[in-house]
Amino acid sequence: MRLSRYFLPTLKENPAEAQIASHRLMLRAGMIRQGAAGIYSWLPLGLKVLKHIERIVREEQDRAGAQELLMPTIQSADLWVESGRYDDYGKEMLRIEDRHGRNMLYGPTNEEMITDIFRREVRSYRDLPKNLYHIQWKFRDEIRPRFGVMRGREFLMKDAYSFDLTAEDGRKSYNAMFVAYLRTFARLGLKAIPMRADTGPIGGDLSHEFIILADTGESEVFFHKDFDKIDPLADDVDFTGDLQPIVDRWTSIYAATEEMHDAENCPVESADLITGRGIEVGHIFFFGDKYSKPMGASVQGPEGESVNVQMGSYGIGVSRLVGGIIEASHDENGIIWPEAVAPFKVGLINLRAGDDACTKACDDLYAELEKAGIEVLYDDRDERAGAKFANMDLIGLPWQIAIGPRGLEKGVIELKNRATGERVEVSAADAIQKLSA
RNA sequence: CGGGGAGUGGCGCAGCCUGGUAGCGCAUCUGUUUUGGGAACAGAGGGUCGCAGGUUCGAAUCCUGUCUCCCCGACCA
Repeated sequence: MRLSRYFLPTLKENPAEAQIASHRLMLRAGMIRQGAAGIYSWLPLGLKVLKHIERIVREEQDRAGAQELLMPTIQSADLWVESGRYDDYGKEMLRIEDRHGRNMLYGPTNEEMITDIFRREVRSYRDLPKNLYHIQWKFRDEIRPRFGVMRGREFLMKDAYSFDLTAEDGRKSYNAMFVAYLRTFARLGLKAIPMRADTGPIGGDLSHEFIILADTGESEVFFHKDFDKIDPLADDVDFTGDLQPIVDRWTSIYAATEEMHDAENCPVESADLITGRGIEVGHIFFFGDKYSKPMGASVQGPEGESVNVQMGSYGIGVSRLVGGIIEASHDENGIIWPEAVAPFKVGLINLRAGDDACTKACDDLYAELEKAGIEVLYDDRDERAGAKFANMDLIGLPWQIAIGPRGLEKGVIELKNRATGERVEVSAADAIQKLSA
């Protein structure tokens, strides 16, 4: 993509309304613009990142055996009356009335709707287990939205729902999501730690929060240093096999949020305890028949008896992750994207747009990079070098290539790593080879 | 919802106390000189001063109401 044609409205100064790093940087890098409190438009650069995260989340859900569907954003109030949550949910739920006076709502979550879909179609235990998910916009009318997309009112969430005949089987479904989450966050370039969680309004007796570490995170977390020793991506996971050992390995290491941590009775020696800050990006629950019972979601068991299915639900804050990743990965100059989610892999800078030889060298390399399937943002604008460098640092592409007359005389271009700041002079061919690896 | 703060060209702000018809920096457009880490000079365009009432000869400025946004607290992917 040529920057001269791209819609990328970057800001040199910090907008007054943004306080935290991710919010400031997302506005400055031209990723989002605010529509109303907690509601944002996603501009091209921001949308690209959102889609990349979505893709990784989807791939890991599919790998773990979940199946994607898509439910609407607007729901009928009827189902919520049935589950008893229409009154319980309170003002956080955005209630709407249609032209016929029917009570509707903008879905804050989808337990009721998925349970309804399930109960209409599934009759036999032979159809179990099932795990259905979608990636859809939600709305929760937060009392106080803040921190940009980290706590917006409208947000993109992946929510999966598992259905099993027995609690024991439900535990297996839970484990599959547990492991899928570990893999997902690791692929996003994040260090995520599962922590036993309060089950909150969704209810149930088994629940974990997945917290990513970021210095600017909103809550304090405590965990054993042994988490550094395990890599979720080290082994290939067989999701059809027994995942309990993997789950046990992770849950046996101490980790607690501020609320759950008791400094007096902490089982970890202080030398081994790491204190950090974190952001919740995922939450999984097993809640048995909490919804299947009141809503009559049952199947016929092997003995011909009617059994309420055992359910779990599993959320990942997809849009929140965009902010979360930035919180975990930025410096004073801007964003530092992990390669897996970067909007472009490399930024190509023409240091002297008015120079024919320089422009030709840039155009050629741009064409070759595109041909090699490498996503490149080519700054072909007639701007000064300094402005281009600053802009590239701000939007945080993992690699930068700078081409100028000075280097061309020597037959070299400059390749810079955004994360380390390391700069090397290489030939154009070497740069392509390095970026293709 | 309780407490605090702010709405003035696209962005960041000054002006308000002490009313006299709006200014600075950045950005934008034109031209010239420049060109390897947010250039210089010259010129230009762009503002219902959040909105609605009121006071006044006259309101960005004073009064009343209202809307919106931000920050702190309780809640959440």
